[in-house]
Amino acid sequence: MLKKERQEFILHQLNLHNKVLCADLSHMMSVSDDTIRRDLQELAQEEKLIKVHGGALSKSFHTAFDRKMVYNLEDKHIIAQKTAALVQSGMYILTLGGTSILEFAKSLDPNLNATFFTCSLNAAIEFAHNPSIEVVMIGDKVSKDSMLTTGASAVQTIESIQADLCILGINSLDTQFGLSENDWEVVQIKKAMIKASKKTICIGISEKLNSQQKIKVANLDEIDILITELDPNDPTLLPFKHKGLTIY
Amino acid sequence: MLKKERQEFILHQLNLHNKVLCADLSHMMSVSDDTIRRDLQELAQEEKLIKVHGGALSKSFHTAFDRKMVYNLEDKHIIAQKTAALVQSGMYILTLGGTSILEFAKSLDPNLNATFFTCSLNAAIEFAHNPSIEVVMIGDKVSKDSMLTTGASAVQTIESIQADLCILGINSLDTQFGLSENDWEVVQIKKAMIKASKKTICIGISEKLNSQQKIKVANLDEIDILITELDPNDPTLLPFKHKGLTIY
DNA sequence: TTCGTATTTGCGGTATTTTGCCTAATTTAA
DNA sequence: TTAAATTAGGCAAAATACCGCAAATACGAA
Repeated sequence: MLKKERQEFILHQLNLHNKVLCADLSHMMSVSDDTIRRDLQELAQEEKLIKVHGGALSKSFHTAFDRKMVYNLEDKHIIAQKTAALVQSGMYILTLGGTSILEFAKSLDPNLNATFFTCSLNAAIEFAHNPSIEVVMIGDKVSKDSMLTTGASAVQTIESIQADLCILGINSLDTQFGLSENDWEVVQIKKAMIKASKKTICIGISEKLNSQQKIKVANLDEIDILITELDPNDPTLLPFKHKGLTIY
Repeated sequence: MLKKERQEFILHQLNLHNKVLCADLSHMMSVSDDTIRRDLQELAQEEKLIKVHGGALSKSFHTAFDRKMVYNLEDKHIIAQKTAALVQSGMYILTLGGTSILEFAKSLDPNLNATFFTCSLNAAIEFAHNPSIEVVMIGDKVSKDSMLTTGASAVQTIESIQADLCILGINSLDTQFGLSENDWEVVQIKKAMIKASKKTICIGISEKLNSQQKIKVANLDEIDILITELDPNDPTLLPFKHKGLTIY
């Protein structure tokens, strides 16, 4: 059997079953594991598949996501970097979705051994791209506006977790009214997450500061750290610093 | 034997077998390897075939990969249509991921009032695009290979549901071994889903029929309906029909 | 036919590719 | 943690490809 034939066969199997194992392929085609491994390596370099320990995965699930236009991508990148620096190995972290969070997920060290619990479908997918991160999706009814799972069951699940960190995207943050949000279901989730974590971090671009929405999620004193794209000494952030928040 | 004759013969062999080996040809026509190699080189320059180390491949064979992808997409569209026709308003449906399922999700009537329970992050997002469908994400640890939530908690959640329908993508289906799969965790989920549903539908392209994988998910008698891109009367499906499956 | 020219073919020697095996290092699972 | 599986890198054998050359062959014109 010619090398190219073998490689075509591998790709075909991959399309059929989404996942192939070295051992299976070598057995099917009566060649050594080494040969298969070299084939997979080549195909991976040509970006025809994704090589993983023991075999390979179809690319379809892992690249099908067209990255949408994100506004303020530069700013969100800065935020992501600052936030990523606070995450340590072994941590249990509660989080939701939002573009800042997704950007943060992409910025994480590929060797970070942390466990992320999330209600956001998109965040779960993004975190799962990191090979060493463990992702737990918190289940419940999917809220279509936000692509979050919300409801009593999700809240209950969150209550059963003792996390080190809770990282929330800011919708609106105000020195007086605190963290607020418009969707009642989402508010319940965020409240539960804050309660279940030792520390709460709010991240978001500074535009979202000093604005209010209908429903309060938390008072300022329930939030420990605030991360924006601004320099920590920027005057915009001074009121929040005075209220006791740590600024990064 | 003339050069032209030889080259005709080579192309003929290529049409018959989709591949030729240098060594075989030189032996068959009693000429040196070099001569054959030069022939193949010429024919490759005329784009009549694809030269590879050790021989050559038919051009149609090589392009078959791209074409197959398109064909498969069409096939999956057919499958999606047939499957969508079986879903009725008010139903509770358990399902997972896979490309056929995603295609099915896109084909659903925007006015369909059904509730989908799923362990697949991608499927949840796809179903959620439909305005009138209610989506429940079943939570647990995210398995990165398949982008599915798997584990005891997910199984437990599924057990607490009484669904009308369970729609599973076929990984491998065989008249003897039944429905099989390679990932142990995913098998547990599928088993639970089948048990929790009144009816089980398996969907997938016919290529996946008559193949086996490592772990059995279900015997054929646990499956009610089989949907492929083929006509229900296609002889390929006859053995399954005889085993009592309803074919669409 | 016969000759001269162009093409084709086979061969020897040398690269290059492919493959399997080996060992050490890494990763995974229990 | 240990034990098993998987991987990486080096190596050697076999097969295949490439190069140049000389002999053989085909072909057209005289």
